[in-house]
Formats: sequence, C-alpha cells, structure tokens
Amino acid sequence: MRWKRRRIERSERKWRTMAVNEGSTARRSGRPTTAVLTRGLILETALRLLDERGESGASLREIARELGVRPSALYNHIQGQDDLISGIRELVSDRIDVSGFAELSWDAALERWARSYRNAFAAHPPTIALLGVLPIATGTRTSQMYEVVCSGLMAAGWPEEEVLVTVVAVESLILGAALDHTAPDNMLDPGDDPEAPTFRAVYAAARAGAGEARPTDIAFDIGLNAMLVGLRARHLEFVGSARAVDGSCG
Amino acid sequence: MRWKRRRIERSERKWRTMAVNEGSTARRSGRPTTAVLTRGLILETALRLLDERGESGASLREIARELGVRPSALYNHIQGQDDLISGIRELVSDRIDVSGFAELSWDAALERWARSYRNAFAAHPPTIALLGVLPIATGTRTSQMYEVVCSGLMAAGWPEEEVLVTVVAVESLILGAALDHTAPDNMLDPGDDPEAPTFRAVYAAARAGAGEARPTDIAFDIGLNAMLVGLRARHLEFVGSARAVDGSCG
DNA sequence: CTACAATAACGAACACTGTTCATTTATGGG
DNA sequence: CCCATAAATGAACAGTGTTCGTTATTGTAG
Repeated sequence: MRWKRRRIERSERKWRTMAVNEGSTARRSGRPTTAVLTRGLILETALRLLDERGESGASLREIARELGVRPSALYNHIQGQDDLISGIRELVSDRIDVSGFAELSWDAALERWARSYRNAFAAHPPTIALLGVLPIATGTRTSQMYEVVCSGLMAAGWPEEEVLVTVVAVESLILGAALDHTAPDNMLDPGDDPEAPTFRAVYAAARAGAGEARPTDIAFDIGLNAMLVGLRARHLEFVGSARAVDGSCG
Repeated sequence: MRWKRRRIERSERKWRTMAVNEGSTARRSGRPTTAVLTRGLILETALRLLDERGESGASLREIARELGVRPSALYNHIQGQDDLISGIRELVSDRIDVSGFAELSWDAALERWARSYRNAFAAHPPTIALLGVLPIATGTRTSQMYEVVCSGLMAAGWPEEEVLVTVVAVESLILGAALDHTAPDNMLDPGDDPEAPTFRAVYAAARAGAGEARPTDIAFDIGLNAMLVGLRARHLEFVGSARAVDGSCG
C-alpha cells in the first residue's frame, strides 16, 4: 500500500510539471490512470461524426481529436479503417426491425423490414456503399438478421433455393433507394435544358405532385409496392394457387 | 522566322543536356511541342485504371503517372476530382441502351434499359456510389437518356407526375443490384455460424440452385421481373383496364 | 514485495492523397 | 513581331491512414 502511494505521488508531481506547460486537456505520454478509449466509444463517436459532418468528417484524425486523443491511440482498440467500418455497420444494422416476421404475414413482415432497413442506412449515408462491398463477419448481429428473415420466408412456403435471391433482390432495391435518399433533392434537376423538354415537364410534375414529401420517398414506396405485388404473384406459384385464384373470376 | 529558329535551337540544346541526366521519357518544363493531354484521354485512362486496378488505382497521381505526366498538368484539362468523376460517369452512361423505347412496348423497353444500365455500371464498380450522389450536369448525354426514358413512359400513358418517381424506383433497384454485383461472391457466406442454421441452408441452396450463373444475377432477374409485374398492374389503373382484363377469364 | 509482461497512451515519421502556385516553354492571333 | 494564352514542370501545403519507438501504468506470477 505504501509503495503504491509513493508511486502515485511521483506521477502526480510529474503531471503537475507538465500541466504548467500544456493546456488542461493535454495528456503526457504513457498509459493513463483511467482508460480513455473503448472500442464501443470509438465506434459510437465515429457514427455520430458521420451523421453530424458527413463522410469526410469521420476520418481517424477527426475521431481522435473528438476524443481528445492522438490518432495512433485508436490502433490499440481497432485494427484499422476496415475494422472501424465493419463496427459502424454493425451499429447501424442493429436498428433494422425484423420483429414483423414473428407477428405478420411474410409480405407484411418483408415490407416492415425493408422500410426500417432503408431508414437505418439512409440516416447514415456514407455507410451504404461500404455495406454493399464488405463481407459480413460470421456470428455477428447482421448474420442474425439474415437468419430471421430467411426463416420467415421459409416458414411462409418459399422454396429453399429461392429464399436468398429473393432477399437479395429486395435488398438491392433498399440499398439503391438509400443511396438515392442520400443525393441532393435537385440531383436530377434538368435545369432549362432545351433538348430535354419531357424530362423537364416530368421533373416539375413530380416535385409538384410530391407536395411536402420528398420524391425519393415516394419513389421507394412505389418501387417497394411494385416489387411486393410481383413477389406475391410469384409466391402463389409455389404455395399452390388454388385458394387464391378461386373467386377472382366468379 | 529567324527568331523562331534561333529559339528552337536554344531549346534543343537545353533538351539534349536534360536528356543526358534523365531517362528518355522525361520532359523538361514548359509547353510541349505536341500536346500530351486531352480531357477525353484523361477520362478514358481514368476509367481504364478504375477497371484494371479498382477504386484506389485511379488516383490523380496514378492517372498522371500512366500518362507520363505530372499530377498538376491534369488541372489544365479538368477542374478537379469531382469534374473527373462526372466525366467518367458520362463515359459509362453512354453505354446504356435506350433503343427499346423506339421499338418495343414500354415495359419491354424498360427491361432492356434496366439490364443495360446495370451492366454498364456493374462493369465499373467504383462509379456506382459516386453516381448516386453527384448532380448531373444539364445538357449532358445523361440528361438525354432521361429524356428518352421519360418520353417513352409518357407515350405509354403513364401520368405525368408518376413518371419520374417510377423511373427513380427502377433506378434504385438497378444501382442496388450493380452494387451487389460488385461484392465478392462469398459476401453473404454465413460460414458455420451455429446460430444461423436456416441462413446457412438457404445460402447453400442458392449456390447450388444457381449452377453456372452467379446468384447476384439471378437476384436481379427476380427483382426486376417482380417490379415489372407490379408496374404493369399499376399501369392498368391509369390506362384503363378494360382491354387488358378482357379475355383473361374467358 | 517485487520483478516483469501486457496494456494504452504519446509523438515522430512514412507514404500516400488532392490541390495550388510560380515558373518555363511553345503556340497562335492581332 | 510581339504578346496573351495555353500547357507542361516542380515545389509546396494540408490532409489522409498507418507504423514504430517511447513512456507510463496496470495486473500478475514468483
């Protein structure tokens, strides 16, 4: 006990000496008494900066500055940039709602899942492109999400070899829509291009028809509904169409 | 004339002096006799490097090196990186096939357009994410593409305020699918995750069921077909369903 | 109680990136 | 014939991710 105190006293003396030279937030070299960083803290900070400042605002140096730490300190808790991105993706994936598969019909569940999926990533634009490319680690919550979705479709009678491609198809629409949601509202603005009169008229009509809502949201609605109509029709081919067709042409 | 010649002779002497010190491909300062760069040449080189070496291989410095030029020389022909990306997008957009709208029914034309659209960008992965975010310049060939597609849908009887959102909906699927096409084949591989048995079974079945084809291609087929089914149904609501329904229940 | 390994921070350096600017040289129009 | 303009170089700047050596603290085994 006494020895420990003595060591601490020595440290405090040194620290006081540094504190004179540096600002109050500066930290001298060596392991700090109480840990400053955590993998979780780094990931949450990264995601927050991503939201607040956009893609460029979440560099390792920015994250380090926000945490009051030198960039190299981050490497004690994360492998590197790829690892950081994977972690962020897990954070975002956590917000995807798969509860519908336990309560609703397969198509209603798929719709709820798709909407929350899109919203989760639309809220964090820079992660979209990254998500599509990096392999998902096994044993993660992302893996668990796919498990629930696939189980739901299987239980509803979809054939085994058809389930995954169907999920991927819907996922493509979701990610594309999330990407579109990221874009500025005037991305497709044809301006006064004289060689694109129809495009111009159609663009104006879309903006007017949308009213309060953003066109990109309406587009996702239309796309998702259209795809669900098509999938329901396809589902009938597998599950037996007898009951569904009966009565349609009474 | 004499003045000119004398200047040239001086230049040549200097050049010979340089040539001793440097390799044969080195170029001294000052405007070269025959221009080395062109905006078009830069864009094509960039796209080629993008394909050959992936996203990271097409930095300004890499492009400059490939062209035997210093990075700063590029700025005489392009505004900067954003301008470079816009130019590349135009190059890729050029390969999208809109010929169907002059020959086929609206849905068949939309399908042809969608397939070539996806293929064009799937061939150049890194441009996908960029495309979704940057505004398109007016008066470009991209703008012209939208003109043709929108005109086609208008002519088929789609209501004016519905055309653009419908196009955007299909485009979302296309870009999402192109993004998915980029990902490695084993991206969704659940490995031997014991907590995801259905996911594993479904993954194995999808790979087996696909045979030669890539699952990502099948997923796009399913998604596009499903969406077209839904859009045809929606189209009937606008164009009047009398003729189409007649005979379906004879 | 004390050595000692592991941990977690700093700080300097490296190899990149996009971009700007002054300089040098060549071309083409008044 | 001259001079503005164009097109290249080369040096510099601020930024990036990453690695490495150093330093100080902690936990643990002898």
